[in-house]
Amino acid sequence: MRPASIKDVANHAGVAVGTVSNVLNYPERVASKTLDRVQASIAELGFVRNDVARQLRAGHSRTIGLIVLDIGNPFFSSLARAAEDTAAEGGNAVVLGNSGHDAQRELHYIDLFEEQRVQGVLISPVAENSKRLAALTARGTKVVLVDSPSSEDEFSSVSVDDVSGGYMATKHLLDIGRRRIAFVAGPQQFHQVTDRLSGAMRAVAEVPGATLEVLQAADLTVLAGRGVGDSLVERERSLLPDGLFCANDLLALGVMQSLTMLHTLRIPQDVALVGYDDIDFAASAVVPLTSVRQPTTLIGRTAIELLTEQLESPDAGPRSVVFKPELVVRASTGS
Amino acid sequence: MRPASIKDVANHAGVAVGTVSNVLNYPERVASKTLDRVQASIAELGFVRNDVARQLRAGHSRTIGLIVLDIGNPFFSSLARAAEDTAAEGGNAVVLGNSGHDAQRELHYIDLFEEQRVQGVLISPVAENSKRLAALTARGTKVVLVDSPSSEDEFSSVSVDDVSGGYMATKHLLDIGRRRIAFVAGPQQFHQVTDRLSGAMRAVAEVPGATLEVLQAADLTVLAGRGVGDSLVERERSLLPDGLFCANDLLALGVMQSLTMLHTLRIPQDVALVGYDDIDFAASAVVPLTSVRQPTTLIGRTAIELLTEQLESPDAGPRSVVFKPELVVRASTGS
DNA sequence: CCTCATTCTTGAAACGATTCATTATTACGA
DNA sequence: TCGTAATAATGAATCGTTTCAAGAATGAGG
Repeated sequence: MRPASIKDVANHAGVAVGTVSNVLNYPERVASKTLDRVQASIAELGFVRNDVARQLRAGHSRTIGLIVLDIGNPFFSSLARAAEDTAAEGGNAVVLGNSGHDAQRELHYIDLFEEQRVQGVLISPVAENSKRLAALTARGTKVVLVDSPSSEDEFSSVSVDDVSGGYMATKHLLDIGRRRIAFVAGPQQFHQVTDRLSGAMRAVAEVPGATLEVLQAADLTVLAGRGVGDSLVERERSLLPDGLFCANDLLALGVMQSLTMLHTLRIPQDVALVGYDDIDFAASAVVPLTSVRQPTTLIGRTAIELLTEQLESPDAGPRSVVFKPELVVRASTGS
Repeated sequence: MRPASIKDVANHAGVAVGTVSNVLNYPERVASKTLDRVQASIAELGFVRNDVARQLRAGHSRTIGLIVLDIGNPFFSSLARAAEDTAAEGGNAVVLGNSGHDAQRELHYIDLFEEQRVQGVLISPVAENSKRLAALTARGTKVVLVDSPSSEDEFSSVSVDDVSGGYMATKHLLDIGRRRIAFVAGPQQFHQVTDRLSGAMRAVAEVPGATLEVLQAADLTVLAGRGVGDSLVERERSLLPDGLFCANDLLALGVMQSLTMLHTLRIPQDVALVGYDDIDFAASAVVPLTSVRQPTTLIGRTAIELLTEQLESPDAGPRSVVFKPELVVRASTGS
């Protein structure tokens, strides 16, 4: 059966549709006797306001789109939760899209969100696709880049200084005496990967005699990390790095899984290990993992706030917030 | 600037609105010359179809609501991803709501989704709130319970046999010779907790001399698990359980974190540990965790399929799918 | 009982798309 | 050239709200 409309309620209560609308939106304008009667009708008919029609009339929705690279990564699920909580405070809902690092799917979600006329889009972009995003903003949908700086300050953005994070992680390895450093990289098109790498390079350059090797992982996942670990175990001992910095915690946990499973290399004695993100599970790993912590909750909250800011004062230019990461030392670097 | 509407396109191309609509929906009905002209106008004006208006006319949306208990829990994020992927195959989008085990927030999302006229709602309910959900279905919004059986077969549901999972986990502890079993429970109102407990009780009852103690955790999180672990460490040795079954992996990892941090109790020698869910991180824990695996991807996919089923044949009754869990043995029970 | 001010209520217009009965155009054979 | 059939294009009606100018009802004061 078709759900009850405002018209049905009006008929049932013997008033005009405008009155029912007032009951819903401006109850103080309605005489209390009428109010009661209309509310009784609403209850009796089980009327639920059709938000689609409301949105059409209002010209905008109460939803915000969020596109993340990998919702299975605790970094993003934590971020998503924070964004959702913050949005809920303002009466908005968050629609989640998972691009899975796939530019095609990312585009698909951007299209979808634009058709749905979301208030704005928070996006952790696969690769900077400014043209599509610029078109979005040009048509009135606000955009905030998350975990990704805006190259030309074209959009508002919330990010963490990955270069400095990479520097901190590598400096720490050097500080505890490691000299043969290896960086476990994910695909090079991820700026998170290249930024962290360039931080690592800077740290290594400061210490004479230190070397940096780059190991390529196919992906930023536990599984890909295990692959890298397996290949390390097969190496001749003298060719092994003694300090390993992984582009994220999932990779680090994978590497750790592989090294400890085969019991040939000890962490941190043979290889010291540093991850990135400090996900909850880093602390309870086989060997508790030293990691670079990112303020996920703060990132999510700030992203929504920047969006709200843009909605409230559309003329203000884009604003970028950059957080500093923080090194958390644990047993994997021999605390 | 107001985004271009179908009317603007029609004016620009010198055709009627109906023709533009045909270009969008039935291009084969339009003469190729007109088609080109309209498409050129669409491109030039940057027209993007307003899905809100389309939905209003169509009477239904292309979105599905998903309400989970805790998106930070990998069990749910994995489930969400599977649901999203499956929905995308059918051209639908998933809107995510995180209730955080809060009945109030759950209700809020149900209301929101009903107002948005989602096609259906997948929900992992905080506590069975059948009345509200029944009202939903009565008004045409389909409901599928996820990770929760429907008590009266009132709704379609996808669940995993938690009683049998609890039995398997506990039986395994008994099989390796443990007799003083403890179950680390979360809040008792979660049926997942009570079902797993009753499975544990059944297993213990089968073995003469075995005992079962219930330890209460405040929450199903790593942090709460750590609290339980801390209190265990303080106990007199003779009063300690030798087999610990935790209501989920997060709790188990928390307990593990606490026990191994203080180095007073060894896993599995002093205490064997079993978790539940087999999240990705269970395998890479301090001591790789024995756990009961749930087929998250399958659950998510099936939930969407059950929903689709209901949408396509509205008269068919609700259908319930129950999956069997699977024990994955690792070092925490001394493989 | 009338007037005027105040408080409520009304109902048509608008939001932007889709639908479909109607009308216009084209193509073709006679 | 005309008639007919097939193909295209039209535009009003519709979906369920909100808005707002205008009208109706009420109440106070004289």
